[in-house]
Amino acid sequence: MKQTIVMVIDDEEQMRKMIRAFLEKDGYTVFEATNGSHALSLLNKTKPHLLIVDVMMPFMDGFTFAQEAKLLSSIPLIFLSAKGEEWDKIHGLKLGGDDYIVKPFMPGELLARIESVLRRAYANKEDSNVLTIGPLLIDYVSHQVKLNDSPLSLTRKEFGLLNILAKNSGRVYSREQLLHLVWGEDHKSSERTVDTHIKTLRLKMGDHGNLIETVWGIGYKFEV
Amino acid sequence: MKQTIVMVIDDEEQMRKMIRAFLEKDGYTVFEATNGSHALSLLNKTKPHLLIVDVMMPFMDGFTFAQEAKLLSSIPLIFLSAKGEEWDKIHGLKLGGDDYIVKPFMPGELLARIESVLRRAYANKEDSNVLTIGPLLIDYVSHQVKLNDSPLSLTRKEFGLLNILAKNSGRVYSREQLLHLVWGEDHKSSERTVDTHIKTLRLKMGDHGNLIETVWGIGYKFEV
DNA sequence: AGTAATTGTGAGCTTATTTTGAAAATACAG
DNA sequence: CTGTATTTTCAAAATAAGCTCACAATTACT
Repeated sequence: MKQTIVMVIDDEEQMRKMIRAFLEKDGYTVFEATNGSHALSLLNKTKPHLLIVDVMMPFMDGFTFAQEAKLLSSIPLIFLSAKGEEWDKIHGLKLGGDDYIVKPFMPGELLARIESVLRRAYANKEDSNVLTIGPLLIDYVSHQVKLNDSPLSLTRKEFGLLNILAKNSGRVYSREQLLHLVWGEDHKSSERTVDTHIKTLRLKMGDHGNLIETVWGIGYKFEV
Repeated sequence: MKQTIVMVIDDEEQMRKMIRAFLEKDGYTVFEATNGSHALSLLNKTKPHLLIVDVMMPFMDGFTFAQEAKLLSSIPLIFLSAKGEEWDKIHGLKLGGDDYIVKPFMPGELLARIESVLRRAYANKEDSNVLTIGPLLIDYVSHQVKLNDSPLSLTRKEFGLLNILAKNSGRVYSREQLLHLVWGEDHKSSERTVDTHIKTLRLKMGDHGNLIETVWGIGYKFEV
């Protein structure tokens, strides 16, 4: 996830600020709302990926807000409450809350639950097994490589080689290192073999073959 | 969901019995396992919709089990633990647990969390009795497969193989993984066996046999 | 138990990939 | 510019992986 947007809805300023601090330290973008109706009106503008809602709020309580919000969107939602009573937990989860945190909580718990909820909610949309770098896209799950959306058909060694180089783009690897990493500890192949695979890789990458650069006297590197 | 199956994995008999009692009263079907490896071997046979796993167990702890289980399936999982420490929570949620309950808990909380997790996990899936992908239709209830509306008569292993591949279309599986998933943990068959079944599958699928692709050096995948 | 259907195996065959070595091309240093 | 070191290229040879098939073993059905 590039830039995850979280909306915090709580009437207590101190709590909002605290959560904002935790989240921003971890790279999230945070919007605040002081009450439910304010939050509802912001939904469309800010398009958050996650809502964190205090249960106890004046005017519109967290549960009512959750009901409304679920009608408008399918944004995942975490309840926040000082009341640890069981009834609230059940009520919250049944209304479509995706998780429930009892105040006071530790920063780590908040972050872990946020991650967990986001992972679940965006599980199918998010390609967590994909590496994109420049025009290149490497999908480990389907074992496919795409260059500007057109698929490249690579053999195993080619795939491994490109993978190492692209994953650590900018870093130079000697042929020996590449043999070690792609072929294995006990490789017995000559360094010429690497050259040949680099050649076919460049060939298959066509115009973009120059993404793999030769570092004279040292080895190869991937550079965007 | 017709009949929801829950597998409870805990070494303490008392805890298992208690959870079983709660759940059965609410209409769930419950299987028990006393340890992680036992549970893993039961997964294929019992096909639970949800796993409830104690973190502290002899031989294979809950986290290790969760890791293994997530490789084999996407069954949602709730951790159960007496240890309320933050580290455990984070660890559990990061390993793909869908929720976390601290013992002792109240029956109502357990049920609410179970419902919540199940609702999330099976929210987007349709009736979940039928899988359609490309020209293929797999009906789990009648154990029937149709290709462009004309029925395919598949044997059990063929069905299992096609099912895994189609359900996770795009994903490459090694022969070993397929043996593991379709034949079971304790398979003793050679990898050639997979080849043979793939062959007959392709044969039966006629023109669409190429839906199952060979990924050279890796295994097979289903690709539309 | 007897029969049919399904599943498993291994060996030969086919095909794709990998390796190699030597010649040609290129880069660098002085 | 020249000589040397390094890289690139190529096609043939070696290797590895996949496919097929006939038949053996197992399982399911009556």
